[in-house]
Amino acid sequence: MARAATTSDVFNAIAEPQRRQILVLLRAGERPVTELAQALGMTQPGASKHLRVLREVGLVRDRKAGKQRLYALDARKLRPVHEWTGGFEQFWNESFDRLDAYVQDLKRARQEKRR
Amino acid sequence: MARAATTSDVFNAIAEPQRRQILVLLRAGERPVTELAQALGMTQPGASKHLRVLREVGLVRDRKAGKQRLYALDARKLRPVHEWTGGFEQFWNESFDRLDAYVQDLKRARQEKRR
DNA sequence: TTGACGAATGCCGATATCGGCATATGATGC
DNA sequence: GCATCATATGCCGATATCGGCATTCGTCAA
Repeated sequence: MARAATTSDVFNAIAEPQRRQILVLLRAGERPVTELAQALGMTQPGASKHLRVLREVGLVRDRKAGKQRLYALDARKLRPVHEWTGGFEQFWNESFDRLDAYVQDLKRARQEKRR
Repeated sequence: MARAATTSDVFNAIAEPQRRQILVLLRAGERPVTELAQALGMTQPGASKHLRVLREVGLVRDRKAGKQRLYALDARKLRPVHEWTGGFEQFWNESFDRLDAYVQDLKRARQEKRR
């Protein structure tokens, strides 16, 4: 098996720097493909492909507007990522991290002896 | 060019479900490789490889302890991810999202006319 | 219908990924 | 030294990725 498919996995979808850039741009509102491509210095097919990935994981929506197709941000799927990383917030302070690890090690050593 | 290297990129490092699991396990404190491998139902070489990636991006530290090598969480590099996703917090409420897009579209239409 | 424009798709090449297996490296104790 | 346990590394195969290019599809206007 190789790497998990980027589709249907938000973590993978935002692993690509260009795709993150697209999401950032879309915070300012709907944008057509060409405008995104130009803003990020990439080709139109390139932008379309990244947008497809983002659409398939539900991070963007698209709607037809005449000849154009406007892409809009749908950030709800970003929330789980925010919450997952938030679960590590208490470990960001390194000294606390070290302390916690130390405490846990004591606990484990005690359990080991008990068996 | 192919996908950006997972090394030196935290977003890519946590794109792998098994690596995320490892980080979760390490919240409880230091663990040797074998214990992680067993807990996640993967082979020892498999665990070692994932740990290498996590070490190279700075998400875990290791220290020798006799025959064992204990891996510990270093969650500081997770903070940028948390903050990046947090930048989309105001868009999680979908109705607000739609409203904002609408407002931005009006702005753009006005600017377009002005040129 | 034809032409022009915007966007999506298909194919390709180079490369990276992940898992599995065997093997090497490292540290400990006898 | 030698055996043993813990871990790392190397090689492989199957597959997915990303960028580029050409092409197709879709919509609008004359």
